[in-house]
Amino acid sequence: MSANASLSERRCKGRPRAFDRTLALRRALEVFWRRGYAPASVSELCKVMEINPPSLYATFGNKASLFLEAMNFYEETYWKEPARRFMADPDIYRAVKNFFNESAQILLSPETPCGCMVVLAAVNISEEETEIIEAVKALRMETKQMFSDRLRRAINDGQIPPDTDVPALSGALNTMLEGLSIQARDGLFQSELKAIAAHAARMLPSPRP
Amino acid sequence: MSANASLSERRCKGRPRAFDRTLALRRALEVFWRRGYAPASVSELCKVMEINPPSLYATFGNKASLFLEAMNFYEETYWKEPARRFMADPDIYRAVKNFFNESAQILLSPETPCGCMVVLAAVNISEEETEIIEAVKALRMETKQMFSDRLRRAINDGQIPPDTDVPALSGALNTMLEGLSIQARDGLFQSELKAIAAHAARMLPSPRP
DNA sequence: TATATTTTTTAGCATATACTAAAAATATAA
DNA sequence: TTATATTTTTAGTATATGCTAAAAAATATA
Repeated sequence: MSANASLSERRCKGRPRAFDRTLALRRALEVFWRRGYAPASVSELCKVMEINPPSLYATFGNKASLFLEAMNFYEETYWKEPARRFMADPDIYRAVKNFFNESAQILLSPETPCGCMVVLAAVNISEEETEIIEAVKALRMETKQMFSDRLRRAINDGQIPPDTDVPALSGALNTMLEGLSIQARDGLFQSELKAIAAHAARMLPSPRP
Repeated sequence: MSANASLSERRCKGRPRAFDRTLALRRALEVFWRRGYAPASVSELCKVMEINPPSLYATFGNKASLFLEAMNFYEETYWKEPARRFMADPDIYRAVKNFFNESAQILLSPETPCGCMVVLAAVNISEEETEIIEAVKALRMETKQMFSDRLRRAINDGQIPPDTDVPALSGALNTMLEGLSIQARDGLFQSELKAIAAHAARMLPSPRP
């Protein structure tokens, strides 16, 4: 139809794909984000992606692999940069404060005001979907590890006491971050969510004199 | 069969119920708690309750009303007393510390180590189930209100500054509490969960001199 | 033009789900 | 004993879900 070939996909033999793969993935992402994995039916996904089931399965494998690809897309698009800034900021207090403020913004972004996909989309999923369960859990653990790494550096930099309980504190920051997703789902305003998120930094040890 | 008549239900005409209503409700509660509302199929519920679908529907109405009744049972059984103690403790710091410690214990109780039913069971539910969505949300709001009420009393008692941002702080405590459910689902040990939960009290303003 | 290759469209399949009609079973009341 | 009321058992129904076979359509290459 139109010249929508992605750069990395050379035109080849056979009937050309009639839809933009990346755009379709982005639309699938929105459905999974808003509704969660299980309630996002293949039928609804197809409607939103404007393709038929056989195209979905030929292009993305199945519902589960489509979800996994959408989730990676989500991470890259929304969280990569905030996480990079968090690790780059030399001041731990400012880093935490800014990261949680940005997080509140993402969780209640106007297009998709529905919390974090990694936290919420695979809750109450069938126990058989082990691949998805493991994948979202791994991403959550990555975030916790990020907090942990950053706190250890803060200890090395003399910004927080060396006897800080890093596993507990990084776990607590992670708990706040994940809890914010539920608040977002419960319909808080972004101003309220930011005021709450600001309290995360209060769990850090008080600055050394 | 056996004398299992609940005290409040007088024996009447007709074939007597062959199962204990309260026991069946408790078993349904466990299924909803562990698996969530949607993945808990009527078929599985019936198996665990040891009854057939018609008995379930005659006794509890339908899946949704069974869930609502189970959730109220859950609240009464697990959270009523901790909440009462939280409100009764005259010291806000100790109240928060104890409440979050008890919460960690409930969320990872040996029988059902799967977070809070009110927080998790109705995530990713079909949007048509408005009654359930509203009910779980209302219960979450009640907890937040409890935090709010207790903090205002702490202000009146001169335990925390009068300019404390009560909505934000109660929201932050609520966020920690709800976030703990996700940690519980991710398989933390109770010792880890308690160490994390202890950080909630750090968000309170420092005690007045 | 003819052939090979890939995608799209159409029309479904098998399974699981929430729920129920109908009849058999078991109690009380007359 | 007979009639009435309630529950249980059996055997389903209608619908939605994830997924797919088969044929038609659209491109590149020989």
